[in-house]
Parts: sequence; C-alpha cells; structure tokens
Amino acid sequence: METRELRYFVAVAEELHFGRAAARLGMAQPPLSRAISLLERRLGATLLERTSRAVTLTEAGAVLLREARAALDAVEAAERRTRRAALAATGRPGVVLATKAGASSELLAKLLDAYAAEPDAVAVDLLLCGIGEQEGMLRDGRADVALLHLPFDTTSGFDTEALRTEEQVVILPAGHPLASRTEVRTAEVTELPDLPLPRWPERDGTYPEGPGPQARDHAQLLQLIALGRTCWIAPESSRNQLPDGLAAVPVVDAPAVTTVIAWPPHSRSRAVAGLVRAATRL
Amino acid sequence: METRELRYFVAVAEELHFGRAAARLGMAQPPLSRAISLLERRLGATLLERTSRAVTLTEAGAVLLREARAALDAVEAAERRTRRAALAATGRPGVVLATKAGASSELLAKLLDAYAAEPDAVAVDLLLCGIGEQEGMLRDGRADVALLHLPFDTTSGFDTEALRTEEQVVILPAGHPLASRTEVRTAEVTELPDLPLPRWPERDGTYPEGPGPQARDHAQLLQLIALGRTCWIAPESSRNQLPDGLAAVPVVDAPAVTTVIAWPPHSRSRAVAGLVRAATRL
DNA sequence: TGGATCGATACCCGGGCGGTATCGCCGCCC
DNA sequence: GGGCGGCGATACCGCCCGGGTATCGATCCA
Repeated sequence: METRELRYFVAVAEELHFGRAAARLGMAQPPLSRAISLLERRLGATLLERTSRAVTLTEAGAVLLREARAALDAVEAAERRTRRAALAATGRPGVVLATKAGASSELLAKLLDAYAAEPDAVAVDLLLCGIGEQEGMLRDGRADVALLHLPFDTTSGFDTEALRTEEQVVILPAGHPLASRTEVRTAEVTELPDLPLPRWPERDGTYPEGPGPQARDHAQLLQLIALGRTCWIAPESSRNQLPDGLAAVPVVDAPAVTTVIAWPPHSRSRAVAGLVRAATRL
Repeated sequence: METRELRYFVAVAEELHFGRAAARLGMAQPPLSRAISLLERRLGATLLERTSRAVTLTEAGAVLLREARAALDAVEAAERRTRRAALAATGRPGVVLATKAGASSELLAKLLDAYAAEPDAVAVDLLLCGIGEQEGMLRDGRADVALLHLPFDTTSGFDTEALRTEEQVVILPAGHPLASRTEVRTAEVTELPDLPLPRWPERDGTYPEGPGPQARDHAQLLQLIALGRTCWIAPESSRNQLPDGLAAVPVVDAPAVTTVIAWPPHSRSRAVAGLVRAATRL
C-alpha cells in the first residue's frame, strides 16, 4: 500500500463523498473512484458501501481509517524529523517541546533552566498548543517531546515520566460568596448560575453552544473571571500567578492533575534524553 | 513521501550497498540510486555519504531509518488489520494473541477461559513467538494483543495492563548440589562451570558462541536440564509444570518478572477490549 | 598502470495515474 | 409519474514517471 492510496482513502472516508474528497485532494473524481476500488480489490475488502445517494464506511473501512491515520502520521513524522535532523547537523540544533498554552509556566521554567545547565544542551523551541493538541504534534513529528496533563490528555502510545501531581482549585472573583470558603466541591462550581464555565474554541475555530462566555486564551480567561463573568477549575500551581481581584479555593473532589513529560517511544535523540533527564531531576 | 521510497531507503540503509539493496528489492541498481538521490533532494538532506568504496549513514539518515521502519510497520499493520477486519465481517471473527512460546501456560489458560466466558467472545488465535518477537508482531499488525514479560520485553509504545508479578527460580537437575539449597544468588548460577546457561537461536537461526548447549524450545531445555547439561532461570510459576528429576530454587536477587497484556494504543476492537477486561479480572 | 568494483549518468520504453466525456442509477419535485 | 439533478462508475486518452540497459568515472588493489 502506498501513502497516496491511504491519503485518498482517508479523504473519502472523512468526507463520505467522492466529489468533495476529490476537490479536497485537488484532483478529479473519476481517478479517485478508481483508486479506491483498486485498493478494495487489492485488500480483498469492501471499505465503503455506496448508493448513489450516500457513502458509508464498512467495518473494515472504519479499521482502515484509524490505522491509515496512524500510518500517515508516522510517515509525516519520518519526513519532519529527518528534515530537522539534517538542519541540526548543518546549523543550529534544537528540540521542539510542545506544551499547553497558558499552563503554569513555573514547572516549565524550572525544566528549561535545568536542561540549559546540562553540558550538551541545545536550543529548546516551545510549541504552544491548544487543549489536547500536543498528542497529535508528537505523533506527526511537529514536536519531539511534550508536557501533558493527566487525566485531560492521554499518554497512549508514548513513553512518559511523571513529573508532578497537584490538586485543583477553582479560580473566582475575590468578592464571590464561594471565595471565602476553605474548600468547595465540583458540583457547587459547575452549577453556579452566576458564573457559568467558559467555552473554548473547537479545532475548527467555532465555539460550542452554552451559557458561558467565550475565551480564547489564558489572559482572556483571567480577565473574564475578574469581571465576574465566569470561573475556572485549574491546578493549584496557577495560584502563584494569580492577579489581584481573583481568589482560589481548593476543589476537594476534583481529580488530581499529573504533569508528565512524554516522547515518541523510539526516540533516540540526545536532546530528548537530556530534557527527560533534567525533568526527572526536578 | 511514498512507502515505496521508504522501502528503498531502508533497504539501502540496511545493506549499505546499492547493488545488494537493489537485488534485495528485485530491481536494477540505477533506478534505486536515482530514487534515493531524488528523496534526498526533496528532503533537502543528505542521507548517505558515498565514496565509491563505502556507503555510510549520515545523522539524518539514521533518523530516517528509525522513523521509516516505524512508518512501514504502521502501514503494514493498516493493511493486515483491514484484511482481518474484512474477514471477520464475512466469516469467522477472531483475534490474534501473541505469547512467548514455552511460557507458563497456566496464566494463559485462565485468561482464555475467562475470556471465553464473556458473552461476545470470539475465537482467539495463538501466535507463539520467539524471545522478544511479540513487540514486532503487535507493531506490524500480525497480532492484535500480546502477553509480554517485563523486564525482558519492552512495552514502549503500547497500552498495557499488568497482570501478575512473580519472583524467579533456577531450574536444576534434582541431584545437583545447589538443588537442596533454600535460595541462591544470580552469580552462583551464572558462574556454574558444570551447568553453563543454554544458547538460544538468534533471529537468523544461528546460535551465539559460548559454552552452553544449544536449545530450540522449552521441551528441549527441560530435557537438557534433566540430563545435567545446563540450568535455567525462570519465573516461579514454571514450578507447577516441572517434570520429575528437576528441582527449582528461588533466586533471591533476580529481578521480579511482571506479565502484562499489551495492545496497540489506538485499538478499538471489541475483542481486544474483551480480552483485556477478562485479563484484569483474573 | 590496468583491472575490478561500485555508484552516477544518459537514454529509452511501457505502464500507471490523472484528465475529460459520458453513462447509469436513484431520489426528488413539479 | 416523468423529467431533472446529483453522484458514483465506466470508457478512453495522453503524458509523466518509474524502471530497464549501456556506459562512464572514481577509487582501490595487484
């Protein structure tokens, strides 16, 4: 199987429409139809059920869609990492660290300092990601190593080392009734009619429906809380950078957040190894 | 990048010789040379350093070799798993479980029994592997799920669930001086001049050099021990199936062996999920 | 210095991939 | 209910690219 065929199949399987898939691939519809049916013949499997009105995935098609995405990610990663390796050999070497935009910068700063102190440290390029984007970055080679936050992110398929576990707090306007409490429960926070939880943009840039205000980044969020429009549950380390006018109260039944450093399992890069070593020594 | 190019590069990188690589690929040498240099041009990276007497990998080439192998495994897995899914849809569904040939069958039997009792259980095809082969089987789709043994196997890149941890024993002829001891240390076993550890075949079928007798499988090994030609360190569960004339003595400083069930991280198969569920309930 | 080895280059050919035109099928709507 | 529109499949065509043979050029060894 060639990656071209996999790309074609993924396009059709995602669009469930040969015409649109062909447009997305920048080609005409007939050769795409042919390529798919040839693929089906070679695999000895029906991947798509077509009527002239609708295209649906078969069981085998669903399997191939999952596996093809993983395979294409691996091929893309091969290409990107090779390019980066070549660049590193003849120029400035570096390593790409993916981290959640707006996450506590304290641990990150300590990590960067500790790594910079290593004898063979190279430049660390930070890749600030939206929520849950880091895994894809690692998988397709845009990043070499990432900081993930359990249980929100999944470490599935990566090698990891746990760095720190912390409880969560709710961040409120200082004047709010709950702000004077010594602790709260999750239910009390999520059901506050006056402070609905904010809405974050999806991958496509649109916001989900709901009562909460729209927030695009960490700074906006803090502003919205200060204005008394929303509240937010966050790891307790975010207390350290809390501006005036905001209060943090422990949420006793919220799951503990574990920060882990993760890297692709076959990574043999000195830089990644160095970062991991520095991280575990923190 | 097309998988064809990756296959070409891996062949050359492994052989470090364009002629031999071309022969292995069943093609002539000139188009192979062209394909590689085209790949290098497109990547903007020198992958191989050639003199007319020797070919060596560059830094970038080494990266691509590792990544390309992983990517090709993923593509192969996509193909195999799709074929199996299609087969399962129109015939007898099944799941392939890779396990070490000659490992303790007791845990395996319990697992198979527990899974068979599940309401939607399908047939489990056993794939008996040589030492350390299971990981490759999982990676390239020849197996759907595997039983691995830490610390000998690595679970890198898979999702896992630990099933059991056990200490190790040394298996000796019953009449041997050590057989009456209540415990021994690793050094005492590995340095026995009268019972050198056996040699296992490599991937290519050849045996490493050494004093020990050659063994091909578990039965042969037990025979060799009974004959007083060798000894062997194994998990204590192997005591259960020990024939007459053999004795087992705990090795106090040998690492504990953990049996884990492992599966590819993006697996969504009902059968794999069922097996894992059954395994964790043991 | 000549031969052997090995990768690169030059040139040619055929198949496969992508394009256009068109068909066949099936809902839908007037 | 028949015409129409949307959609995937088929037919056919042209061209590019991947693979083949012949040969060159460099390097090492005798």
